[in-house]
This record gives sequence, C-alpha cells and structure tokens, in this order.
Amino acid sequence: MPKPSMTVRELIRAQYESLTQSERKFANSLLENYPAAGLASITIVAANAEVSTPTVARMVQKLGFKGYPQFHQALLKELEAKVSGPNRRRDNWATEAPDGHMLNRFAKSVTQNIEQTFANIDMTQFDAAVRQLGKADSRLYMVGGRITRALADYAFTHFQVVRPRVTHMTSSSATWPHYVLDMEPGDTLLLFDVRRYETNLQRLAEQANERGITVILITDQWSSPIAKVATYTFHCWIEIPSGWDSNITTMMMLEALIAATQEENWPETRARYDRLDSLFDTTFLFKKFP
Amino acid sequence: MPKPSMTVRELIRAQYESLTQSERKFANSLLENYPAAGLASITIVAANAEVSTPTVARMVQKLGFKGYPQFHQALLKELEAKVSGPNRRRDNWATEAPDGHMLNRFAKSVTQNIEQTFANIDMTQFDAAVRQLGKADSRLYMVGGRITRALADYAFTHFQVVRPRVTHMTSSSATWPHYVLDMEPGDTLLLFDVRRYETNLQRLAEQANERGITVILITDQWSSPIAKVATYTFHCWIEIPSGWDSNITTMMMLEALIAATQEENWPETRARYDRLDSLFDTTFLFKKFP
DNA sequence: ATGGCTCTGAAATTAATTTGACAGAGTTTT
DNA sequence: AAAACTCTGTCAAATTAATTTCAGAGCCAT
Repeated sequence: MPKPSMTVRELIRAQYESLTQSERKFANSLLENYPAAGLASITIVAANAEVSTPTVARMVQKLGFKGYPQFHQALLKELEAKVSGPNRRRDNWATEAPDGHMLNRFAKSVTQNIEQTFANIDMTQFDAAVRQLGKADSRLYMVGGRITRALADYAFTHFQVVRPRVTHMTSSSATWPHYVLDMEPGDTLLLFDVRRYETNLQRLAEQANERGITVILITDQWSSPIAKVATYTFHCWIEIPSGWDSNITTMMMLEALIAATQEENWPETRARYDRLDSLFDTTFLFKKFP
Repeated sequence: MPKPSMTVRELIRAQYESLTQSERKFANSLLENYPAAGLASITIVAANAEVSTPTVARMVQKLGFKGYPQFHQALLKELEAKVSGPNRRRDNWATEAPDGHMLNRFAKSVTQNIEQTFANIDMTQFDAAVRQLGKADSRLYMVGGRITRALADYAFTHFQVVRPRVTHMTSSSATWPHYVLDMEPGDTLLLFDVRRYETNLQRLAEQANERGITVILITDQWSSPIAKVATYTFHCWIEIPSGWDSNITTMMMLEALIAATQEENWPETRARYDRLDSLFDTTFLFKKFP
C-alpha cells in the first residue's frame, strides 16, 4: 500500500528510474493513455503494452501495491475522484497544477499558437518549399537573428543529415557578404526573422534575392519586411504571456519542413542516416538506447 | 450489447419498470452513487447493494449486456469519456491539407507529445527548479548534446536576459573540465540529454553532482541515465513519425522554465529587459515593430 | 388452503484472472 | 571467455470472479 496521497502517475514517475526495460514499456503505455490503459484486467492491459502479465504484476508490486487488484482499485479511485472532484476543469493541463499557475497559462497560449500556425499554412507554398529544400544538387544556406540563431543551428544539424551541401551562416553578419559571393541561382536560403526584425537580415535577403536565390522565410504573425522579397513565407504565432516571444511554433514549422523534406527524399536520406548511425557506433560518444 | 449511445444510467431509467424488487434495490444503489457503486467486482457490488450476485447478473443481462464484465466495461468507458471531456480532437489541422499529408500527421503527434509532456510535469519539482534557476547570486551553466546544443544556446540567450552570471558551455567537451573547475556548491547546471544519450554529458553531470552542483535535467520520455544524479528531471515526449526525434516539447519545457523564472524574479528582470531594449534602440540593428 | 407463478439467494459449476516457479536470453563482471 | 547476474516470458497452480442450477419463499387466483 503506497502513500495514499500519491497518484499512480506520480508513483511511476518517482520510481521510473528503478524500472526495467519492459516495465517502462508498460509504464509508458499507461502514461500515454492515462488512466484508461490501466483499467482492464491484467491480461488485457499487458497485451496492449506488449509485455507479459508477470511483468505488469511485478511492476505494480514494485510501485508498492500488494497486487494488481490493488493497483486497479487505486486507478479507479483516482478516476472517480477526478469526476466527482470540485474542479474537473478541462483547461487544466498539468493535472496537478492549479488554475492560475504559469504552466497552465503557458500551455494554453502554446496550444492556441500551434492551432493558429497550422491553420495558416498555405499547402501549395509548403509543398513547393519542401521540394526546394530537398534539391540536393544546389546549396542550402540558413541563417537566423539574435534569438533565432539557435533555430538556424538546429536546422543545420538536421538538414545536414537529410542532404549534402548545407551551410549555416554564422551569426556574425560581417561575414555574410562572403557567403553571398558564393551563392548561385538555384540555391536556397532558409531565413528566420521574428520581431524585432533585424536590418542586417533584410539586406542579406535582398541581396540574395537579386542574385536569383530562392528565399524561404520563417517569420512571426506580424510578418518581417523580408516577406516582400521572399519566395515562400511561413507565419508562426508566437505570443505568450510574458515579456518575450515563444519560438515553439517557429521550431515546429521548421521541424515540419524537415520532416516533409526527409519524407520527400526517402530513401536517399535513409542511406545518410544509416551511415551516420554506424559512424556513431564507432565513436563511443553515444550510449545505445533500448 | 445495448445501444452504444446510451449511458448505463439511461438504460436503467428506461427499463426501470420491468425490474424486479431486488433488481431495483441494486439499481437504486448504483444510481445513488453513480458510477462508483458499479466499478468493483460483481461480488462486492452485490454485497454493497445487499442483494445476491445472481440478481445483479440477471439484471445486467436484462439491460442488454452479455454479462457483468460487459456492463463493467461500459461503465468504465463512460467514466473515461467524462474525464477526457468533450473530445475536441481535430483531425485536420492545416485546414486545406488532406488527411494523410505529412503536416497533419505531424500536427497530431506534436499535440499528443505536448499533452503528454504537460501531464507529466511534477509541479513540486517544477517550482523548485524555477527557484533554483532564479538564484541570481550563483552561476547558471547550461549545456546540450549534439542535437540539443541549439537548445542550450537558446536557453543561454534568454536566461542571459533574465539574470546575470549565465554561462553556455560550448559544445567542445574537451573544455568542460575547465568549467567544472570553477563551479561551486550552489551553482546550477541546466542539462539537455535526449537519445542517443551521450557519455560525455553523463560524466560531466556526475562530476558536477560530486561538487555539489544542482543539476537540472531535461530529457526524453525514456529518461537519460543522467537522471540518477540529477536533482530535478523533466521528461519530454519527443516521438514523431520520422526517423528522428522532435524537440518541440523539449523547447516548450525550456520556455516554460524561462517564463516561470522570469515571473518569479519580476521586477528584477524587468529592469534588465528595459536596459536591453534601450541598448537595442541605440544600435539600429533592429527595426521598430508596430 | 392449494396449485401455479415469479422471484430470490445458497451452493455448485464454470470461467477468468492473478501469482509463483522456472528456464532461456541477454548483459555485465571477473 | 567464463561465470554471475538480471531480466523476461511461458507455463501451471492457486485464487478469485462470474454464471448457472435449483430449492424454497412469497404472492395471487382459484
């Protein structure tokens, strides 16, 4: 009998470290669909998580329950309490967080931002941009501003895996002309510019545009002036309740582009993935994960 | 199998007339404490209503269920549906995108990941971590791995605005010992480690931990081994339909921490914001935005 | 009153769930 | 490379739950 004040979810979280591989498999299955995935009989529950029944039985004992039935009861009680409880308010994301807590306000705006951003993607533009990003025979440059530099970096790390000829233009704008010098028609420039918009970036975009480079711009809902010269523009909703802007949707936009590009170029990129993987295997830098 | 659209409560009401005396006894017991009084095994449920098990069995069959287990399941489903609220599940996010389009598949997993991640944040840990991150009198170090380096960079840019004494440990792990040398008890190390977990990071975390540094770890749902030595650990769900992992939730976690820290230290940080703003104004690097 | 009727719960039967023992696979240590 | 160890699933025994059977209780009409 574990502490009665703790939810099963908390119990799992607290003991997650001491769980074995298969036990985690079940734990994840439960957490992903909580608590529904734990309400059936042990046989069904185990089958859904693709582990054996003894694994589940052992784990619930590890969590402190006398047996599966106790565990089952505990889940039911929780569920019941939640329904009859005073504040079964759905906008409470972090189940335990109080209404006014930063986490909940934050979660709310993030969700809204994501919905807005997705709803405003122009499919034609998206698909065209993806095709452009996948053109492995030309160069792909990327650059960001003060804040979005990190995103350009992230983009670089991933596109480098997806395709060859990728360049991250470092943040020192003094060096940008050198890059422009080497750009050729057909090349691509992936550009991040959110408020406050940076004049350096705008000049860079204009120069690139004059040289016949395809400019893909990821900006915010208010649109950077660069949009005027960009071939494709994607707007991201970035307002959150704080003094600065969130870049979750910006990164989401970026990841969506990467994912689509990767899918488009499959299986060429697959070969690159595999090669990279075997390189990692020989460097011992990384741990194998289950 | 009764009409799936009907709740058990409605079923009972509809057939109440045709129920016998003992059956009504059970029905009332259930309706009085609905649905809790129907969630246990038939034996217990019957005992609570002070009727025999056959009575219950007969009645649920009369209601249209094949047997008690079916009835039980139906109650659970109802309860579950109630908790998860009005299913506002959007199948198509990008309004124009067809069902199978990458964007929609992507949006779906991202949403799930976000929900998962939020639901699994331990409030106590979160608040404590925020307090630690806001301790302006000690140093705050941050570091990431191959992929998460960009996130550490992003974290640096923002925390630098929020508070003084912030250091981004550059990606070359050869230089890390030098940083450790300068770390002092009370300092904080914000660490990103998602799969594939990096051994260098683990060694760094262990050393920091030995020196009495508070280690805040942001990792994935499978948990980096660093969690063993970390003071606070936050798990992010990062799986998307692609060969690599999404870091949207990782960034979200980070932003949430930043936002909370900023709120915690208001108005000290406000002064820094204002100062930064006037600095920008004098450099002409940035455009004014509306 | 008594035969016919329905309803009820004890007990027996049947089905299912849960747990413990064990052996093989995989991993780490010596 | 061998040994020790840990983990995992198969299987069978034990426990528990659900269903069926059936005898008796209550009720009503004759």
